[in-house]
Amino acid sequence: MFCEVIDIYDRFENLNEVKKQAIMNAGFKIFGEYGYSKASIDDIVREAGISKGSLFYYFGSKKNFFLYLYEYAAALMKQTVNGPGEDLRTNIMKKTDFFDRLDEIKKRKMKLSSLYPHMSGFIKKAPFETSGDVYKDIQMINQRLASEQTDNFFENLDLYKFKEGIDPYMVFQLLSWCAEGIVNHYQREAPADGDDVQKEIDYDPVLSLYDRYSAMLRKCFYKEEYLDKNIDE
Amino acid sequence: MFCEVIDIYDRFENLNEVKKQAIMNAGFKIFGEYGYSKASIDDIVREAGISKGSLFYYFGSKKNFFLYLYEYAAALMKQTVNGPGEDLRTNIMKKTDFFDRLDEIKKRKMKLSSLYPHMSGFIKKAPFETSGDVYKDIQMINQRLASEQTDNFFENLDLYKFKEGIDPYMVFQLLSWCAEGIVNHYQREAPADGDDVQKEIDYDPVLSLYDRYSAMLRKCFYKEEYLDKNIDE
DNA sequence: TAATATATTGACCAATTCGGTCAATCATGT
DNA sequence: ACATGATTGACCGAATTGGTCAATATATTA
Repeated sequence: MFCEVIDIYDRFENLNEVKKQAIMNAGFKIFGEYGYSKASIDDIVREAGISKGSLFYYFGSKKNFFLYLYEYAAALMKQTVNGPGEDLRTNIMKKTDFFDRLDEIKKRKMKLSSLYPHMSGFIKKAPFETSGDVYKDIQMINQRLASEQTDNFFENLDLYKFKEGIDPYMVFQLLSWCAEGIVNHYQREAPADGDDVQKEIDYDPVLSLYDRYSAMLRKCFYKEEYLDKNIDE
Repeated sequence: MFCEVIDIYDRFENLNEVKKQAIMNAGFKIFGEYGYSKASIDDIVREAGISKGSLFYYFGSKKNFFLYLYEYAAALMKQTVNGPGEDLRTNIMKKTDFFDRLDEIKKRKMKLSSLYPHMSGFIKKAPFETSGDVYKDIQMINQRLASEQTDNFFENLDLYKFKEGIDPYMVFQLLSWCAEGIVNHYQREAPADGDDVQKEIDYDPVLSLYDRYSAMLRKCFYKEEYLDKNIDE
């Protein structure tokens, strides 16, 4: 029961993946850059390379499209952190080393932002959208998302490895800002969308740069006796 | 000669400081949030608490106002980094300790962003403005600013204090992201503009939080022998 | 106080842009 | 040839745009 209620957006979801991603990325980009009220459908369809009629054919209204993107991004974000990793066995909460666990999360998020380059910008703004058109809906979604929130990062972590006087939460913050800064940096590098080929940022340099920062902090913040980990540089 | 050419904006500059700041902050906020083309004059004057006629009386056009803000912000930013400090004797380039010099710069910038909370967001976006209306002007200003650029941070710095294998440039980046993150965090805290009192963020907690991060990094990245500095926590 | 000059306002303007519609076309499989 | 659904972009009324200006409020000078 109540199963087919979800699929109001069949028309969109039956499209091929490249087209879907192009449309969603266009939405993430324009909504993320200008916010709901200032983002125009014309901008979005131009960016996505489709006609205005199509977008309304898929979603019916600007509001529906925005909310669809928000739900989608939130779900994908949650799954990225909580779900299994690439080899389907990596459960993040099984890792009890601070850096191992944090690196895994950051890397997953960074990979995600290579597939949807403007999604992180979108989900950072969307929850605070004030436009009367979507305000209440956003709040309801936020409430549901908050209630679904389960495990926190610091649960069951080997914090004794840190030197005296090092606050793990500060290290957590530092590496969060770091990951964000790196992604932003590489996204500015990527020039205008050439021709038709999706100019994807290859995230290898992104990940390895993050690794350098993470390794630097681990080396200096951990007690000597816990530095037996492989150092590949 | 050519002296009074500058003062086209007498009408604005003769206003009292509070009003000027309110108007500029409104511009920084709206332009910074939406970009030139999507920022509307109506939004700005509503935010500033003045009438639309006044703004055109001061600046003549949207374009003029935008460019005025950009020039002002760039000049203020430059002066903040290069100029003397609060006690008029602190020349940044005289400090040869990495953290001393960096902390001084970051603190100055953080204080500035308590006076103009949305200026940093504005100057981050403005140089890349693509709107045809202001594109060429922005580029010209950028060119001039680049040519005026003089001293770089790493000149004449005691980098030997760092432990082997620590890249000072990475530390520089890390603390830049850190300062930015802290300011962003405290700016979200500040709620809607209550009544008429300018809700200024008191930057003491901001600065002291930055200090904690800076101190943590210094303690772990410097060789033991250079840690004789006072540790106030 | 009266007179002059300047500051400030918001209703108003033409032009553009907005979200949304829809008849017409295209694509595909039968 | 036919039918079905996908796609388009010209088009709509409504809202918003940057900018104007006659009217009013305030400050300055006499």
